[in-house]
Amino acid sequence: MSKEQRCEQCIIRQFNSLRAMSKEELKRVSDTKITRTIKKGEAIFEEGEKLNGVYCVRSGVSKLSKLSENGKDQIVKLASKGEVMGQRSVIAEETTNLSAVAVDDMEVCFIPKDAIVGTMHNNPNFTLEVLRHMAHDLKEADDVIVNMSQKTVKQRIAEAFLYLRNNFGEDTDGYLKLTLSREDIANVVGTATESCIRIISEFKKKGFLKSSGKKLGIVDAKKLQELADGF
Amino acid sequence: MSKEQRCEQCIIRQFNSLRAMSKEELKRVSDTKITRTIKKGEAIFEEGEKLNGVYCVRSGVSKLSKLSENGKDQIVKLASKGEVMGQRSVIAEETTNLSAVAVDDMEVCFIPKDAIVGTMHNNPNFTLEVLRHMAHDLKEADDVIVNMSQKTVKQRIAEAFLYLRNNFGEDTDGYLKLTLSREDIANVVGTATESCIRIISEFKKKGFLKSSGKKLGIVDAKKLQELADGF
DNA sequence: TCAAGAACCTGACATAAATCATTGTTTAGG
DNA sequence: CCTAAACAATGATTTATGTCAGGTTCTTGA
Repeated sequence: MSKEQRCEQCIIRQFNSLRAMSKEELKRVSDTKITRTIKKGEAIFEEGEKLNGVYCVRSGVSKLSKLSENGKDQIVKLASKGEVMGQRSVIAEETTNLSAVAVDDMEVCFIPKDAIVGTMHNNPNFTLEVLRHMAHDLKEADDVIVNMSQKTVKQRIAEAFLYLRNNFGEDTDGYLKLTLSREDIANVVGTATESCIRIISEFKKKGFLKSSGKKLGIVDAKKLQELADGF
Repeated sequence: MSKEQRCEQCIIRQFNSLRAMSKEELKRVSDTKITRTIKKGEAIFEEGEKLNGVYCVRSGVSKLSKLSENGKDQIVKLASKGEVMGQRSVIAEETTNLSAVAVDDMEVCFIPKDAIVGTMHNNPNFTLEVLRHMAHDLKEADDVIVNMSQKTVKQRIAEAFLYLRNNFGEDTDGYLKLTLSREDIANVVGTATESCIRIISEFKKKGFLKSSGKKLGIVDAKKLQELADGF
C-alpha cells in the first residue's frame, strides 16, 4: 500500500464534487477512505455488484464497460485522475450497471457510502455539485448515442483518437499518453477488432496516424477532424 | 389556455422530483409556472436554445432528439406524463443539447428556473431527488449505447416495440397507445426509414405485429423478446 | 533464452443495412 | 369530395462492416 494521504491535502479532489464538502465532512471521508493499488488489467468492480461506496481515481485510467449478450464489451467511459466511479449506483441504490477495469496501473481511494450519503442529505452544495457532474455525463452519453447510430466506424475511430488526445494528452514526441489495445479501441467505438485494426492501418498509410511500438500518435489532426465530421 | 391548476393539487408531480419540495417552495413554483398547450408536431424547444426553466409534461408525449451532421434526427428519449424536460440544461447552465417536439397534442407546465434553482441550494432532499432521476436516465443512456453498438437493427426494432408497450401501454384491442410514424421509430432505433418499414412489414408477415390504420400492436411479445435477446 | 500466449495484421467472403427509385395508400385542407 | 402532400411499401443495387481463417510479430514468465 502506498503512502497514505489525507483528503484535505489531496489536490485531486479539486477536480470533483468533493471540493464542495465542508471541513468536517471531508474529515469523515478521510478517516474512512481506503487507498488501493490496482494493477493493469485488474477489475475494481464488476457489473451487477452492489457497491458499498465510490472510487475516486488518484492516478491511472480505468475503463467502464458493459457486457452485451453477444459477449462483447462496450466501453462507455474512460475515467482518469479526479473522476469518481460508482456514484450512479450508490445514488440510485442499485447494483452497478458497469464494470471498471484498470487500463493502467492505478491508485484509487475507496470511500464508503456512509461517508457520502449523509453529506448528500445535509449539504445541498455538495449534492448540487454531484448533480452537475452527472448532468455533464448524461450530455456526453447523449452525444455517444448519436455518434453510434449516425456515424460510420471510420468516423468514430477518427473521433476516438481526437478524444484520446484531448483528454489524456500526448508526450513530447507526439504520441498519445494513453495507450489502448486495438481491442479496447474497438470496444470504445463499438466495432469488431479486425475492422478497427484495418482502419488504423489505413490511417497510418494515409499519414493521419503514426506508431512506434505499442504507441500511437496523431499526425494530421485536421484531416481526422474533417473525417469525423463527414468532410 | 386550459383550466389552470395549482401545483399543490396536481397529481402529476407525484411522479417527479417536485414531490420533494416543501409547501412554500411548491407555492413559489405554482405562482410562476405557465401552462401551455402544444399541438402535435410543434416544438417546445430547439437544440442550442438557452432554457430559462424546465417543462413538466402534464399530458401527451414529446420526443427529445438531437440532429446529427448528416441531417438525421436521433431520438434519445420519449418523455410523457410527469417527466421533466430541460433540467439537464438548467442544472449545467448550458444551452440544451436536445430538441423537444410534441408527438401528440400536449399540455406542459413551464417552470422558470428561478423557482427551482433556489430550492436546489436549500433543500437537499429535492436536489437528491433530481439526482436520483438523473442517475436513472444515465443508466438508461448507457443501455442505449450498448444496444446501438451491439445489436442489429432488427433486434433494436423488436426492443423498441416492447419498450413502447411497457412504457405507454396498449388499448383494449391490443394496439399500442402511442402511435409513432415509421420515421420516428427509425429515429429511435437509429436506422433508415426504409429499413424500418421493411422490418415492420416482415414482423407483420411473421405474425409478431399487427396493424390497423396507423395503429400498430404487438401480437407475439415472446417472439419479439427472444429476437431482441438474440434468440 | 525459449516457448507459449497475446496482440496485431491481412485476405476472402458473407451479409446487414443504406441508398436510390418507383409506386401505392392514407390524410387533411380548400 | 377531391387533390396535394405526407406517409408507407417494395424492388434493385451498392456499400460498409462483420466473420472466419491464416498469418506475423511482440511480450512474458518459467
